[in-house]
Amino acid sequence: MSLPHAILTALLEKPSSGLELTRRFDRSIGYFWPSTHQQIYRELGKLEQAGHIRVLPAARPARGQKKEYEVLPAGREALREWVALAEDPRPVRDPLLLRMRAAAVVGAPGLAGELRRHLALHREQLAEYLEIERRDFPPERTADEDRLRRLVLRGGIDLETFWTGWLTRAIDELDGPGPEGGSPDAPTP
Amino acid sequence: MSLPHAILTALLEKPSSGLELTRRFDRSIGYFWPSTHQQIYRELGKLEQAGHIRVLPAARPARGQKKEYEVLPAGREALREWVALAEDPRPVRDPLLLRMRAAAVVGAPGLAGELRRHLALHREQLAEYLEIERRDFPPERTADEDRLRRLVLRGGIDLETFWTGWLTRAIDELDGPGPEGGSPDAPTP
DNA sequence: CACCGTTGTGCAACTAGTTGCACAATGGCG
DNA sequence: CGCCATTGTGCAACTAGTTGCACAACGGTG
Repeated sequence: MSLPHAILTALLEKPSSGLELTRRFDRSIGYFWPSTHQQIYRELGKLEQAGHIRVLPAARPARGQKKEYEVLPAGREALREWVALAEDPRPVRDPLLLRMRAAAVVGAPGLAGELRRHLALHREQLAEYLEIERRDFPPERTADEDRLRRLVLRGGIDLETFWTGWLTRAIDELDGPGPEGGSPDAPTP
Repeated sequence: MSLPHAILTALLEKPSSGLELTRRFDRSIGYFWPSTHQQIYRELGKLEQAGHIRVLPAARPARGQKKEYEVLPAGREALREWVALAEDPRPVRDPLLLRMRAAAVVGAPGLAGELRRHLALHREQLAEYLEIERRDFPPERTADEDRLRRLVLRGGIDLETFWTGWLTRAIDELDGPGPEGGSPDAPTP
């Protein structure tokens, strides 16, 4: 039940059309709740149906024609209620860790390479977050409502820092001592 | 496409029935790929259909009667192929970060409490992982095939360490300086 | 003007995970 | 013996996310 609330948040920050929303997702909310345009359009329909948002009167409704949405009081209220809810962290679900577990059983040629590839990706993401921090949250100003947004960004940064750290250590250990990849099926000759 | 491979891995470690598998998931593979018994039974059916696993002859097939599965060579091969695949990390999808973002817009009464609740949960999980490390991976022995399993566990530990660290700092900042919760709708009087 | 790339909206089918429930076999207990 | 908790298997319906595609409007270019 997160996507509709992600959309409400984005629309409250700025009324937008479906495509604008999609683009903005790609470089803000989408970092921790990614979504395709198809999904967004579908959800916009449902939100309008539910009376949580409406099309801005300025825009005329025609296929292939821009439709700007804005949040209605009911939508704001729904979002507020959702924020107040207690919700447990969703369980981790990570294929890479799973594959390492499988590699322990059936052998792991090339696993170190895959880890390096992931490391590069996470480093990239980390750099992107740091750039955003530099640009949007310079050390001096700590405007009050920005504090939460800043914390969220910090979360992203810390998360990528965890990954780069762990991957680095894992790679070190894998192609450092002993047989490469730890494969029981292909021990070092 | 991860669940079937998670199951193959578990079955290679030890042939099991559906329910045994479910239980073992809860305290090993399930930490990073949780799954319900319904899902597991369904997947076991598909894997058998595909010729990747089979029912051990010892067990007789009757409703309400235990069925032990073992992995066939084809299944082992399929798992090996999957391990060798390159697969990008799946995008983060975290409702808590999303809610903080929403809180920046509609106000956040009680958010700090929710963060504390999450902190407690993550501390618990961390303790569980550390206990497993203490029990299964004492510092001296580093048996070769265990290296990967140990790294995976390390991943879990580091991940929970990230969460507890970030949450602690977030809580500090939230109810430390300035108005509580950073709510724009309910500024401190 | 005809073509084509871009912007914009959207449907349909599929995949994977969740929730709720049904029901058979077994073994212990009153 | 009849009841019931436990172990064990499984179906059905639902929810959310993914993939593939269709098609309208607009603006520029040959």
